[in-house]
Amino acid sequence: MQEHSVHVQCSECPIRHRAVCARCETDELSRLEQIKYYRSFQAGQTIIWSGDRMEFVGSVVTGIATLTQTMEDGRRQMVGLLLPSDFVGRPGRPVAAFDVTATTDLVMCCFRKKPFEDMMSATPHIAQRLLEMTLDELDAAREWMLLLGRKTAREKIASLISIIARREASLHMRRAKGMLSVDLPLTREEMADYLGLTLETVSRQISALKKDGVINLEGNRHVQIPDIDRLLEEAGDDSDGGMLV
Amino acid sequence: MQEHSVHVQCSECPIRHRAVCARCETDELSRLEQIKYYRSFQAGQTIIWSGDRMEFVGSVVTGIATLTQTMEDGRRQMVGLLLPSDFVGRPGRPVAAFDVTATTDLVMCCFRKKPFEDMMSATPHIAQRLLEMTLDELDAAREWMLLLGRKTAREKIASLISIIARREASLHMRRAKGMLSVDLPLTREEMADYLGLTLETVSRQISALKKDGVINLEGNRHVQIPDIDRLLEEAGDDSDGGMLV
DNA sequence: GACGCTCCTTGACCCAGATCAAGTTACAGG
DNA sequence: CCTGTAACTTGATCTGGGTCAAGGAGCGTC
Repeated sequence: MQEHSVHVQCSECPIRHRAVCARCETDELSRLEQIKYYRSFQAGQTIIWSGDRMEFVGSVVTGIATLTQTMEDGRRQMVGLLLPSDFVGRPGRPVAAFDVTATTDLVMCCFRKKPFEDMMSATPHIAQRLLEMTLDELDAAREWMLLLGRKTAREKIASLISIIARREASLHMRRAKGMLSVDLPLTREEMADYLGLTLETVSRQISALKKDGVINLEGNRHVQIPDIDRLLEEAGDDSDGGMLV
Repeated sequence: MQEHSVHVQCSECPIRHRAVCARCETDELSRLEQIKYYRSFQAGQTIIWSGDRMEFVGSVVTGIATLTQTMEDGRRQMVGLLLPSDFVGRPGRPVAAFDVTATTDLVMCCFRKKPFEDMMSATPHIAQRLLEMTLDELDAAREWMLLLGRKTAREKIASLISIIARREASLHMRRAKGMLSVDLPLTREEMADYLGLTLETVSRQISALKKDGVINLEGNRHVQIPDIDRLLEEAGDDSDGGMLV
């Protein structure tokens, strides 16, 4: 269960996405093919409300979704960012624990929960693969706890940008004239909700990082990173390890 | 895989602890018995350092352990609190992601990693049970992210006390003259590290909650809760749901 | 090209919680 | 019983980031 690929190529998905261990092969894949279907969501649309019955699991194919919690008085905290290939849903859980919202137009590849769970019982590798993915998410959540509890606003912004850069880089290595560049997929307010800040502070810290030459801005959303090590240093991460997300 | 008990009774453990699905019964249990062993740790002793090779998994039998991260400049954030019955370790991961420290004298029931993983492969229910537990931990971590990112110091303290009360209550329902009472298993500094505060702020907020009659203090560590609903209200939790940990 | 959006920036001021600095318990060991 | 030390409390002051407020920039629509 170690080094083989963990991505499956859906017959229709434009990208490979990880949902099932690839070693379990054709038989399993064909069964998955039979029960899968696609759903599209518009930017801003809520996919599931916290507490709602959730009758499917799936993974993001294109677009960005977020996991958020809201207190009665409106304070919001984003607790997860779902990029293409990320899995959504909790096998064995009837209801959703958090709001899931599409922040861009979004396509998901879904499996009805019951058949997926049946297949999970029949195919041990799936549970093991899901366990592995859930452990990754747990590590990421715990890294985020350090950020939320102990980092300064500037470090939080630098961390967010470097994490998005890392995720983007792993998908489609993109460099312009030797400079790493990233599109921020979130508004300032969404970044604030992710980082436990206000949107004004996010804006101010981004301006400060720009003034100090740590990043370049091209429009509001497009960031160039002249020196990734400098950015990581600003993020306060020890060495270059950690920070999975 | 749904409603059956998920606790196993070790032959020596004073309490039942959850590590394996009980439905998988005698055969599996006896195999587990063969590979399990016990380890004791003194209060303050570090069980594993982040990045260390980790050659066992296990669960807490008695005592309290914590999961923490530290930045180079010494800022610390606790990312998990391990009470009796909690599982430690990541099947499939060679190294520990966080420091694990015994905050009280501690006994753990351990399994060497290799045989445990072998058994996991051979017994599908184990992976499913671990997945379930990991999903619980992930939900708890995400609840904690809301606390760290958005709650006030007073709400954080109230949340921590109510969570510890809930955990204690589920183990050994303890009430003195109709009043719920809890021992805080952590120093003020450890609470601060858990809540993303300083120890001074923790102390001040505990004093404030006492002055306002939300809690009573008997010594430094023993807390009485005259009105659990009042406490939950102070914690800012919607209704009485959520907050697993 | 002017309107009406939503998103973003910047300034002025304020306050919750951090920091610095004394004390005060609580309790273990001699 | 005294003494030392770790844990805790409380006060005084400072400050990072929140709050309130006023624009600006980009962009789709008529």
